[in-house]
Amino acid sequence: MPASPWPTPRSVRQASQLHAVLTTSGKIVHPPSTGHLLNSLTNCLSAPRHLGYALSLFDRLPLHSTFIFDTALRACLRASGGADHPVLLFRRMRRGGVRADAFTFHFLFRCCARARPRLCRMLHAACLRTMLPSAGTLVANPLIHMYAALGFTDDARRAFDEIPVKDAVAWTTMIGGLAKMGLLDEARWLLVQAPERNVVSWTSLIAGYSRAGRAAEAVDCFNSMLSDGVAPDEVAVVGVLSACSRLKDLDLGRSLHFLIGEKRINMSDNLVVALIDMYAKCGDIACAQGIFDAVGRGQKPQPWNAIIDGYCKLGLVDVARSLFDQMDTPDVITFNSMITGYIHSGRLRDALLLFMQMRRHNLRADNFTVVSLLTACASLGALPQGRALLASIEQRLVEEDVYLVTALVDMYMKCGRVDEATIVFQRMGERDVHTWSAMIAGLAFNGMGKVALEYFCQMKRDGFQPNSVTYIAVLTACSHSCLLNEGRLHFNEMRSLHRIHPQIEHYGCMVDLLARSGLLDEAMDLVQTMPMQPNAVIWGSILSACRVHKKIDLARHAAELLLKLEPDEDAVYVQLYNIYIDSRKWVDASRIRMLMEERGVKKTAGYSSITVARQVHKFVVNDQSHPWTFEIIAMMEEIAHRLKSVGYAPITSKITVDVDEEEKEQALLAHSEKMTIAFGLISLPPNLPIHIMKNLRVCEDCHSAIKLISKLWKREIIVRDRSRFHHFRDGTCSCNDFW
DNA sequence: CTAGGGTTAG
Repeated sequence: MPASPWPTPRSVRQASQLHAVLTTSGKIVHPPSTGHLLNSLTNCLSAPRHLGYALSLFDRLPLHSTFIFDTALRACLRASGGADHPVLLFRRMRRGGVRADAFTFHFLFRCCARARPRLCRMLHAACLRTMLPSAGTLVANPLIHMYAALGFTDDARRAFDEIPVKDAVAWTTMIGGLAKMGLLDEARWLLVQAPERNVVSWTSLIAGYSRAGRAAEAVDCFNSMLSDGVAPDEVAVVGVLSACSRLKDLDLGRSLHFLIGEKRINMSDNLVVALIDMYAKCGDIACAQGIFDAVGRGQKPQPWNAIIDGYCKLGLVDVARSLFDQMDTPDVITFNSMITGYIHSGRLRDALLLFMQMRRHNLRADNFTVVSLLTACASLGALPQGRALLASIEQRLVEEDVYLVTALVDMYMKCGRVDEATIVFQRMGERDVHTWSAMIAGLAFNGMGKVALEYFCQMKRDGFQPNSVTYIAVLTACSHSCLLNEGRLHFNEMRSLHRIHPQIEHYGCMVDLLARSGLLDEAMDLVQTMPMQPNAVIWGSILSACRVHKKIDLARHAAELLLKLEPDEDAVYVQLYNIYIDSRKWVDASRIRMLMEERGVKKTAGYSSITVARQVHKFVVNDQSHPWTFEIIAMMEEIAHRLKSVGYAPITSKITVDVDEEEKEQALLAHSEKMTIAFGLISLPPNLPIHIMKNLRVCEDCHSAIKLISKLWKREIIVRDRSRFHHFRDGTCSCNDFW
């Protein structure tokens, strides 16, 4: 090609100016000028939005040589505009009889690294048919990359092995592909075999270990690299910093920070982000703030995001918010971090307000936003709002992914919709260990322990390795459904088969299961042999079981320890008080009362709440403050009447106040959960389940009464209290105990 | 003209 008489544009804007000059001077019809324009425009492309312009220039050219096609393909690659245009270009090339060369396939394979597998294989076949020497690194390296990106590591490996003379990039591409797939041992082995170990190979391995949660090995890798004499660069340091923040190793982080100065590594934005993130996650927020103040307050949102997320993770959302308010151009990540921060601090209203504010910044919610909000809906039991979010998936505003669908399963489960959660789960394409765990946990706390265990079996049959979270779900299933033998089996298997060390949560489930089954001695043996100090959950399980199984001495012991851990927890005093009353130890009981008064512990009032038309209604016992009190009382009378007509006798035996039987019945009827359900019955459409929340445990009488209400009114009723999830339907409850 | 990393979610 002859040297162009025109200047070379360095931006899209300059290219379009040259375009205008060419058009007005009539030179646009001159193919070499247009070719020059297309070529230099291609060098300026970095986002899909100008790809159409480049391709329109291509269409204007009368003659399409191999070089021009290759340039158009290069434009597609630079603009990262997907695989559709490249494939069309390739078809036109073949129809026009234009010969493809090595560059053609080089660009095609790179464009198609995220395309459908069938298409990729067809392109590979087309390449083989051209009789080009396809094992040269110019073609083979992108081919390895494409197969590795698809997850077809065997095909990638075959392409790699067929290269007669491999260059450094071939080795690095192969090692990087294996590392990205999580095949870290293979990647490491290849690195050892490679003629040259460069920074790029080491970095992909470091990042691979870090992503796989093997952060210690990532750091080892970094050290091996240094002792191998390979100088770290900015990218390598970013990788090892992220491993460091996972390890929460502040000393290591500081030494890496020092290394950056020592080796004069360029302080890029990414490095600033990684440093701020590392200091924040390692617990030195002051240092993170220092770096941010020194270099992070530029125009770019990334360093702001890192420090804002750091404050959110510490629970200091208001500090995070004040930084947020100082920003000029927050991006989606800023909003997501702030929204998640609010949600984790229970400030759902603030989260929602920010979500609505996103529109004003012309930002669209993405998967992260939707997942966070789904989690909020799950913890609120806000099914209608959760469904509204689902609509955003159906309208293709966000792409379905594993996180999203798992959050959806979790949301349905926490709202008591086991059937809908199951449908979502069955329909989803990709599952991982979190999805299975969410499903098993959901079935467990909806009282379907047996089904949960069936899912656990299927999970293992499908080849998924359960992790410690999965086992918390499995053991919860056993304890909530009193599956003693299964619980023992899985507790043993998690150690022997999967080499997972039980954490306090696992012991908690086992102690609960044994205690509920009346095996309090065995439960206590477990408590004494476990390698950590028992926490309040464990003593709580023991104490509750003592009431049912009438073990006063053990109850006293458990309560004593529990009160050391949580001296202000009124429920403990009440529990022990009730145990003494049950066994007619009046003196001991009154001592507890005195103790509470001495220590100034007040019994927190029980309350229940329900969300109707996006408004939360809260009731305490005998509540008269609601504007609909009149209707509610009428409905409660109706409930009392209907319960009585089917022979229901209120369970008054647990009431220890010295009043007559009728007063006891009256008191029970005025319990907040019954009032809330009465309000739900009159205010919610009949097809909706009644979903209420309670801050304390549901009492025995309410539990039995609600069972009957669900049958008499043919309504699903879901009650979440502080430790159980009760799903009432047609006279039964998913949770057949209430202590 | 090729290869590696990164703040937000279940």
